[in-house]
Amino acid sequence: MKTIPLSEENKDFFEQVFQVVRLIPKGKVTSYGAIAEYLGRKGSARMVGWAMNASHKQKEYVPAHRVVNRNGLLTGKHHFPSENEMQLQLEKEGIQVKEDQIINFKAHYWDPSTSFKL
DNA sequence: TGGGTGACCATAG
DNA sequence: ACTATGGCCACCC
Repeated sequence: MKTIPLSEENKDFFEQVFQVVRLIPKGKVTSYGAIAEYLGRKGSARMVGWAMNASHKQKEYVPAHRVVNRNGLLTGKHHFPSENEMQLQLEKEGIQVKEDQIINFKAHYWDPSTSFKL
């Protein structure tokens, strides 16, 4: 059980979101809601989505493709540079996607709160 | 200052 | 099974 230090670096919500997203293991995915809840902002899943909107211009790489909605649907695909970028990235990591839906979502789901704690 | 808008989610009927 | 609704709150007019 690792810990994320609450330092100057991740004092704002956005930074915290990016931190968590970077912790998602390769080949795993999580949901907006799970991240929100993990950061103590249950119900603010939309903010996580908003944060992801800004993720591409972060200095450090943010694997935004590993964040999907609670049904395993690739709702954020339209915000990627190209249409199937998200799906491509996921498939590269061994996750199969069909019609914007992750196959066997449950098996690939990773909940931050089961592995990390603030 | 205030209202509209989300890469969302849980609940109710 | 499906739609409607309310909560959430940073951001941008």
